[in-house]
Amino acid sequence: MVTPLTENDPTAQGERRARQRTGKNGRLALGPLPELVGYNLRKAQVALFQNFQSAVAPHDITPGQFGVLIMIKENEGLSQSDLGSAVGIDRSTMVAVIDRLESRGLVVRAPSPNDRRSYALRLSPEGQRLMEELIPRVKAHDQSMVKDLSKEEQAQLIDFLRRMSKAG
Amino acid sequence: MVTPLTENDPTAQGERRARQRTGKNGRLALGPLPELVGYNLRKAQVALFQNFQSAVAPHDITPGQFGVLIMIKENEGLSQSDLGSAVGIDRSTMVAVIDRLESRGLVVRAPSPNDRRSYALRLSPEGQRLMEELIPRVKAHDQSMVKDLSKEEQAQLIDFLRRMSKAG
DNA sequence: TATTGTTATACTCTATAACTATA
DNA sequence: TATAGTTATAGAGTATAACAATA
Repeated sequence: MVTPLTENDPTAQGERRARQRTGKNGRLALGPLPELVGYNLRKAQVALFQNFQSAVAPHDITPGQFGVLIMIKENEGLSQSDLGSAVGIDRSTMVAVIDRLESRGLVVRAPSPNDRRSYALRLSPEGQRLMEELIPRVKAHDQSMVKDLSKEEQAQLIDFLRRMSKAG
Repeated sequence: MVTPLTENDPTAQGERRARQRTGKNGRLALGPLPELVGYNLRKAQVALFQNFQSAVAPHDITPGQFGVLIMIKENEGLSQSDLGSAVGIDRSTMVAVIDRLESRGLVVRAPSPNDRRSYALRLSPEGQRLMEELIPRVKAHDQSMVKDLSKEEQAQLIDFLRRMSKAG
């Protein structure tokens, strides 16, 4: 990804342009954005996403895929539709998501014992091994994102975020 | 209603899972996800995104487009490349973003006075009118997302998120 | 009739590589 | 040589509508 919002432009041209607009520090004006919770939420998530990628390298797993794998691990035998409802995506979208994980050998589409329309999803042995390696790494990554916050502040942050989700 | 998947699973694991899921609504087990900052961040952002959409309806503007429009408004005459760097997307991606906003009559690609390779972006009169209507709405929407937090907690939340972005 | 997985289709967001005009 | 905008291309993610098999 490209440089984020408040990065300096080190070129002479960039400095000239920036000076014309901001008069001083070579950054673009952001208007009301920095005061918005949504803007800061977005920036934190971009930072988290990038850090996640390097934390789970070289496994090429996204946070979304990790969530899907966790749900399958924790709810072995669930159907694609139920999984989709749980993670908030349509069942038609889930098809390609599982296609990818299955073609990588991480997830198995087993026949459902009581409903011949649906699959019983489960992790393959390789998927299980991967998750055993990934879960501690993801936890460590998550901690590293809030390493500058005290334990109390970390708990507060999660509490605030949960209250936001409810308020939505 | 879906049949509980672990209904006849005799193992301790299965029973634990079933108990976690067998509330009134059949919720699935989430494993370590609820303790992760990243998971709660993601959920808060999904809630915010949906609320944003209804807050700016019927204008069909996304948070990302709003950010681009703010940057153009606050830094009139900037180029597509500088804008891309500012919001963190590649200049090739920015082409279609501006195409859309231009075709909707919100943004103008004016010739740059000192560099014939680049455009000087600015809001059209219609874009200016839209932003005058949108900015108060977006601020109100943003406030509504944290309405259950005290002013002090809101300030703490933004502070925590900023410290996370730096830590990335 | 309703649901599950699927396909067809479409749109957004994202990137890299290569092209052109210009610097 | 380097940069700005563009195009071609690719892939992920998202959705709706319709279909066959099954409930």
